[in-house]
Amino acid sequence: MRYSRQLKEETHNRLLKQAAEGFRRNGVQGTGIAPLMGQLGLTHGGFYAHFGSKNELIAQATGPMFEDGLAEQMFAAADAAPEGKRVRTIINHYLSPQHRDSAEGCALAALAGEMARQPKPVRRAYISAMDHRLKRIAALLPDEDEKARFDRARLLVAGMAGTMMIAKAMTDRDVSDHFLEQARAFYAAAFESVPQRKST
Amino acid sequence: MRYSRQLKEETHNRLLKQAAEGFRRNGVQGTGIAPLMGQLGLTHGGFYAHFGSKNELIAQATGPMFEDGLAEQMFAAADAAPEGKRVRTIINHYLSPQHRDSAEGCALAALAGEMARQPKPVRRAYISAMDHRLKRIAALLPDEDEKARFDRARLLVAGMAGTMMIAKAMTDRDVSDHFLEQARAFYAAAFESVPQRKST
DNA sequence: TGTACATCAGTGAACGCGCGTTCACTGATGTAC
DNA sequence: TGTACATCAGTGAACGCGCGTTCACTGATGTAC
Repeated sequence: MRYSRQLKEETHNRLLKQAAEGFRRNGVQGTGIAPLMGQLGLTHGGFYAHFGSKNELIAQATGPMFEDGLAEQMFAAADAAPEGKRVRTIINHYLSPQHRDSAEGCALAALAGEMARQPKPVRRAYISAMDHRLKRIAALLPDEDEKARFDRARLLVAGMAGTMMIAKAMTDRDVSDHFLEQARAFYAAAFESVPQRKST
Repeated sequence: MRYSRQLKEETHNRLLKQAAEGFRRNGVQGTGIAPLMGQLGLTHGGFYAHFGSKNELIAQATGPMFEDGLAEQMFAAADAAPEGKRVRTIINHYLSPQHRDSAEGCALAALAGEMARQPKPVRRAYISAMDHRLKRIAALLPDEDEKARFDRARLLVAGMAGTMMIAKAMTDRDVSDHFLEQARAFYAAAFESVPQRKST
């Protein structure tokens, strides 16, 4: 039967949100369309009223992928922190044991590896969503001009994502905790202050 | 028919090597047993004469995963470099556009994300193989004691792996090149010298 | 050294399963009159 | 405002395909005599 326009839009958005969660939790390849529709109480056939293909879903879900509860908490904490402590707040939240222990993880730590093997449109959407997220982090960095802040934010986030993936892969909790602690100290030292400019 | 002992061992090793390459190229989930056996000129049924399951193969292939041509080149170049330039040689090789453009990539950049979702025995083998690799890199670092060198090597490698994954995901070649260049400068500055000790 | 027989690496059909996608269909909603 | 009809979100069976794993089998190799 036909459903109201509003309901379709709602379904579409629920689909994007549920897909983003599934991708972060089980990877892109590990998230099937039938189970995904099932989670919304729908059957798989209806999927194609919303997306032309799974790839289209992936590309559209990249935005929601970067938006989750933990990230919002992190930004809220950073905004509430005094100016000199904001970078450290981001680092301490991101490289926390809680983040490591969450089944989802952030879109970078969960999916960056898989993204290298995705078709270009998917990768384009993913990088674009990441850039959007980077701008928020860049605003918290001490560097003088906007371009430099963005570039520094990207270095920081890329390094932290790799660190988190390895912390998640570790089987020994103590080793992983210790590793995260060292990483927090390292990234804080490297990004809390403006780097000295290189003489050419 | 039955084959000689020596042939079985050869087949076993070829299987491990081919699997390691497949995993790096297409991910663990993206590497099937039938195609893998096919690449050795064998049929899929024979697989279970060598491994009890795919998971057993993954665990056993973690060693070979970290050994590839590019890595050997990198270490050879580092060993040939003067003492003060060794860290930089590692960084410049790892974070090079060539590494980014290679379809395989290193075991960290290709598989760290997926590893977080693997069963414990697989993760244990993976981390153990990584640690083995880290020891070689640790030997090139300037820190005074062995433990500190190992920990620093792990921070460096984790950061570079995340950086490489994101460089591989990027669709704009110039942006990716620029990003890698900045990362090389950042990691060289951070790891070429002994970090100043924190006062407690 | 020669013979008889057990072993077992590799074959290829078959297992159940989940995947992404297609398609004829249903029936309430939206629209034209 | 009321009626007739087109639209289309969602259903559920079916498509071909690849997955990991099992299994009866073949026949050269290894071993016991």
